[in-house]
Amino acid sequence: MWNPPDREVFFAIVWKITQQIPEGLVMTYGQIAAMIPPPGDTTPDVYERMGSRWVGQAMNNTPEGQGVPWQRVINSKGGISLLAGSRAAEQQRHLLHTEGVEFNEKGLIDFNIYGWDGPDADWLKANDLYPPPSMKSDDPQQLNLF
DNA sequence: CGTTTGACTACGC
DNA sequence: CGCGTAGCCAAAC
Repeated sequence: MWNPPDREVFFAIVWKITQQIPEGLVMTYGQIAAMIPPPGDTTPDVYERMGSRWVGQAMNNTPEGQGVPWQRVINSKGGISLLAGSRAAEQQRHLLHTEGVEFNEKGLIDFNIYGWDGPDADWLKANDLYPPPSMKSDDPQQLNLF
């Protein structure tokens, strides 16, 4: 599959960001990609379209045993991108559930409740990263309880 | 070797 | 709201 320039370096940054995601919250591939400056000679417009897929590759190559909460990275729709019904997809859903992240009736995660808008400004500055765009909806979430 | 295949997303119908 | 497509390339087949 396609890879970003400096594959290993890019992956390491993705994993580092992923480790910042608090338990019980989630970020999207696109958000993480938006935080990382375009690597190598990648132009911003190409990066905007390819970044999220590269983040997906980083997740696919997540090193085990290093505490990278890969399950907290989901797609822009709020769903799991792994093949539906696969062992890995079920594990991701299970891990998120044990963290308290719940799926709505459409099988999607509500960003207004579980979405994380990134690390604080100091951390971003220290790591030369940009703040990610928020995935939270502008209009207030309607409470459908009762 | 030539083909297929992706942990994605924005955009146009 | 659903579906197709571009973007763009290293590996596995």
